[in-house]
Amino acid sequence: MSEEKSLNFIEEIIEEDLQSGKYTSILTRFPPEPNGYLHIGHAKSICLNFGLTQKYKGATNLRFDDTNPITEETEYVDSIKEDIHWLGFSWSNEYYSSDYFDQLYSFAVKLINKGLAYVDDSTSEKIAAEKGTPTEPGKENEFRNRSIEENLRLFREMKEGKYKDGEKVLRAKIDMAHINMLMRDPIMYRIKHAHHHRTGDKWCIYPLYDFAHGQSDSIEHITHSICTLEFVPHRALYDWFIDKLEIFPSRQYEFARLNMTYTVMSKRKLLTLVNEGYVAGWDDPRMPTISGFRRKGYTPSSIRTFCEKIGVAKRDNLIDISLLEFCIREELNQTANRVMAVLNPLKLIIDNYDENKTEELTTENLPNDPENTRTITFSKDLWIEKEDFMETPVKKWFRLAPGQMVRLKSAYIIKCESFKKDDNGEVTEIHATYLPESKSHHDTSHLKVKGTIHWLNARDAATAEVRLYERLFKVENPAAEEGDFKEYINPDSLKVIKNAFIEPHLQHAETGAHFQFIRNGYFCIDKDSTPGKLIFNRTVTLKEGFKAL
RNA sequence: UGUCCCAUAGUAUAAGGGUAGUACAACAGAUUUUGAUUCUGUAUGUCGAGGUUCGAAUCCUCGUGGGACAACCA
Repeated sequence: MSEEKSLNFIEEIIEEDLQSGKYTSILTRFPPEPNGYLHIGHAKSICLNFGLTQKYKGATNLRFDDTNPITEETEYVDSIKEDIHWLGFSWSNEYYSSDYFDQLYSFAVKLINKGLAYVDDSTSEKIAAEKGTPTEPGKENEFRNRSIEENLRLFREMKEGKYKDGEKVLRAKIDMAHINMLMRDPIMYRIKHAHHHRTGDKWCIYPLYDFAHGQSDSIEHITHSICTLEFVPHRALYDWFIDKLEIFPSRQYEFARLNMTYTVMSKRKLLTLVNEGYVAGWDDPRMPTISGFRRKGYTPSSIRTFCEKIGVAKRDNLIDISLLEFCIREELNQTANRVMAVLNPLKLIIDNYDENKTEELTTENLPNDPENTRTITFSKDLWIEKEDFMETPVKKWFRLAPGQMVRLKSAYIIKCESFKKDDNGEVTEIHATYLPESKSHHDTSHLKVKGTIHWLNARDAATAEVRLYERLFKVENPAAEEGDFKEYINPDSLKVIKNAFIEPHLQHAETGAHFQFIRNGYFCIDKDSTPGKLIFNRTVTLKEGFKAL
């Protein structure tokens, strides 16, 4: 309690409600529509809704907003539940808006009886035309003043399947001239002869969002119904239905959704990326989906930390993806075992090392824990990274170059004596000599070298496929660019290295395990791995402090 | 053109009438058997104009800028 942490505006509202005695505990809900996979923006909402009821006394329901049978599927329901659990949250109740279809139907009848709803036979085009524009009022039509009895009969017949899709709708009778277009007799029910993933063929009329969401909140006695800014204009309607129905007064509060640089967040666009094959699926590590980040190697806590750091407010935002990257690096730096992997191999031969000798060396798994070690092997034939040799070094080059010395991590200091090139001028082989007295932990050479590079014993290194991911888009904010967002997709967002070299013991590591490939970044084992073929995904690069070019 | 929402370093987010702070990013230096980590430091900000006040990022007015709203989507 000593540390005063500032509250976001929703926490302030909740503390007021608790202090005033309006509520003694709070109830929130996370209300996804099961028509796609959850993304990092949903993670923000999940952390907010569940975080609030962890912080204050309360509970959070998971409610699937499944009022549109056309787009919703069970596959999505399952993935959503998995993602929420993975993030580390548990819901008190699992509900579906479709659980309330009977009750919603009787709510509608109640409004008809109060003279506050009517059946409209108009086409959708006519209804749209009569709605007016933001600056011009709408027009009332001939169906608006049907008798209560007729409305009751017609609505019942709609439910009974007497009419075809689009033939009739049920509308709230509010005010066709209202300044808020959503209040111009909004549609409550439409006819859809479609199979619903939960209610099957029981219904052929389905409520729209505005006549389902607030009512569902109210039925569950949600105290704080938190949603994103685009629903601000809906709040008037939300309150109107609650008022006229005389039901529990849930209240809606709106915050700004998350946007992140170099990606898109709209479900429609993410679906396009999946359907048109720009990525391999919803859980492709390039996707900003929760399952994508999971597969890429992000941890639940890193995502929660991120959501904590970005804050909650009402202004539109575009969060720098480097903040997310910071969160995962910060965690993995503490927890991921260091190993050596050579992604772009170059042969290194130690000319003065015994041809028949294989030496065992000790190296640490975590830099801050010198006791925690493993054994690696060293021989005359090694692999190093192509990038660690430069024939004509640039200024401040600390790595290998003709005549230059470096330390091989946890092994010896070596000096580059010569190198070979092929016909294309590609360097193919480096020859070096080592200093026996410079062995790590037993160094009596008193030599100081600027650079340390990683390496692998070519005689026992294993191979693996390594997938390097870059940002999915070339521009910071694809959604704000002109034209089709697909034009801004980064064509080099995935680079596959088929035959990288890794330490042999990694072959026994488990799917999902996290490692730092020293000087290369953080990697995890992809689920596509098979016993004979390991696949690593790059979670994130290391922070790059030196740019050679 | 109407209504609503919003405006603080590059990006986010605090300060709720009394010292403009924090994080990420950037840059510089130190340390380093990862050019990582760690440490130290630097630069950059209250959209504008009026008003209220001893005092305004904060309250008021008017501008300006950005966003949302005319789906039988959510």
